[in-house]
Amino acid sequence: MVAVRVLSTVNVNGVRAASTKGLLDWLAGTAADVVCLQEVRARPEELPEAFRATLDEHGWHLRMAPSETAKGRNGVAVLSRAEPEAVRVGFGDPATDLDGRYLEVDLPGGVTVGSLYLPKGLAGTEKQDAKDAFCKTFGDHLRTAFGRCVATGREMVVAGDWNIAPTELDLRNWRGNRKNSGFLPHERAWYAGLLEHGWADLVRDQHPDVDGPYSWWSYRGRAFDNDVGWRIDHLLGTPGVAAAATGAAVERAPSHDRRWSDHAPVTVRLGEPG
Amino acid sequence: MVAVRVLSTVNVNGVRAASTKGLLDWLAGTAADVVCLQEVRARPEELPEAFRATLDEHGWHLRMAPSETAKGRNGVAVLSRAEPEAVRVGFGDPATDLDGRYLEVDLPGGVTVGSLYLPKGLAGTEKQDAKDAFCKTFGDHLRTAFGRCVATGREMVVAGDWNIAPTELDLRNWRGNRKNSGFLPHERAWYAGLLEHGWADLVRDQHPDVDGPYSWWSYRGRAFDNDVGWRIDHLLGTPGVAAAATGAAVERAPSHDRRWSDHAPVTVRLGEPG
DNA sequence: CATGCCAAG
DNA sequence: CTTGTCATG
Repeated sequence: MVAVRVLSTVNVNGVRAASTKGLLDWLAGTAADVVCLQEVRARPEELPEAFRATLDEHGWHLRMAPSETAKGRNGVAVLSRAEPEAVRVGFGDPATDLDGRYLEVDLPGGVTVGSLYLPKGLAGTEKQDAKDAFCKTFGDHLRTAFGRCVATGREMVVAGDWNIAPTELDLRNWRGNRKNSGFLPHERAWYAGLLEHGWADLVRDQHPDVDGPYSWWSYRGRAFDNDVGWRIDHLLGTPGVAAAATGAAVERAPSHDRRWSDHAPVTVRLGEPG
Repeated sequence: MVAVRVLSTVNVNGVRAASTKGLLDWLAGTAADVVCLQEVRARPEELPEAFRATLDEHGWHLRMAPSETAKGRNGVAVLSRAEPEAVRVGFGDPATDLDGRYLEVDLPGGVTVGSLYLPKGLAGTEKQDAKDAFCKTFGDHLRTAFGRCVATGREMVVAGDWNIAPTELDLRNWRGNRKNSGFLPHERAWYAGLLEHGWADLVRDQHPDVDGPYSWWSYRGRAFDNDVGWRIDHLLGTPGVAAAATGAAVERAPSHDRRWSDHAPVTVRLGEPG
């Protein structure tokens, strides 16, 4: 039994733009108790008034970690119905803690939720090196956190845009992407290592042996219409969370068939419906 | 008698944006024989397909002088029902000829039309120096051209965004703008000198002793709704043109009450209506 | 093909 | 406040 029933994660690709296109309707209508946001791309004082109003009206608490290093970039947040008991920005990595890529909140009932925006890479460049370095230190954090959860009986979910498609099931054209960042062998191995360590991929566990469900489609071409997507938005959970999971879904067109981001919300249910 | 009957000028503030907002409807509906455009902000190959289609459908010839020095900036053009007999980019000033600020076409029937986008200044800065320098050399060109028209019997109209409000009648808050570029004493003196030389302000001649009609309103605040505008878009004509002028108007909301630029089209009629 | 930044208007 | 650029995704 976990104190949170429904968790969602979505990369909004700019909360200001998304708020004009349907994010607010989605926030008003979702049954989630916790929503992790990525690519907020705004400081607290830059949030649209209508966004703040929607949060107030629907009883959301907002905690955010904007980028302090590049304005209008990155930025993660956690919305929760319950007020967080503790908030941590970053994961103790001086190289990335101020980049708006990770935020962790402790919620009432012994659940910790992390919102992650893992760097995008470009194979063979310094950007890939930075992504790999992030994975290394973040992997250390995840292992430490996992051990602490096991020791204390706490449960934890790390949700966000991982920028990694873990297997051939997780992107439409895997053959053509074997040399592209997001599907590089060492990236998949890193992700697989997390699962071997005990973390559960809550969406894949609910949908084994099927293509997708994808959560990101390029804005270019007709990628969305043709469902040429990638499953790169993941919720990883501790064993207690995994045991409680009873459903997972991607909302391809989240708000009255309108798209308001190049990513779609990914939602996991814990416990029985109702 | 002049071979052109209706001339318009309008600063479109980006032909790509304007084409999505109502410029095309206006072009399809206008009775003008010649339209001078400023701030086209596109190279020929960047023109929207729908813009080109509208020109084709309604029998417009297009001649343009994009900026070769800063992409996405400036750019003037002339649309004419008749095919131009000659086209000249710039006015023989190496400092500005490639900036997309002046284009001159000779039309059948002995009429020359110039489309002008005079630089915007900022009082007390190098930008003002550049504007003043442009005025000096452009003034020389206008005097030379005027003399040639007188000598040959040719008529001429120079239409565009002059970025100068000539008198206290030509902007809403003239007292507060005496130290601002566009209403500086030496700019007004320069403009007055053109009229003394024989050029006619075709719009002011049709509407003497009244405030406005303004042709530009800032996008900031509620300038348009409150008609806090400037008359900075002018058509200057040779005496034969001035004698033929029978009407002038600014189309505040040019296309079904929609605005598609911060400037409005300014139109002059030569000869009797019909 | 979107985002927000920026310089420019 | 809006344009088009640019770097980024």
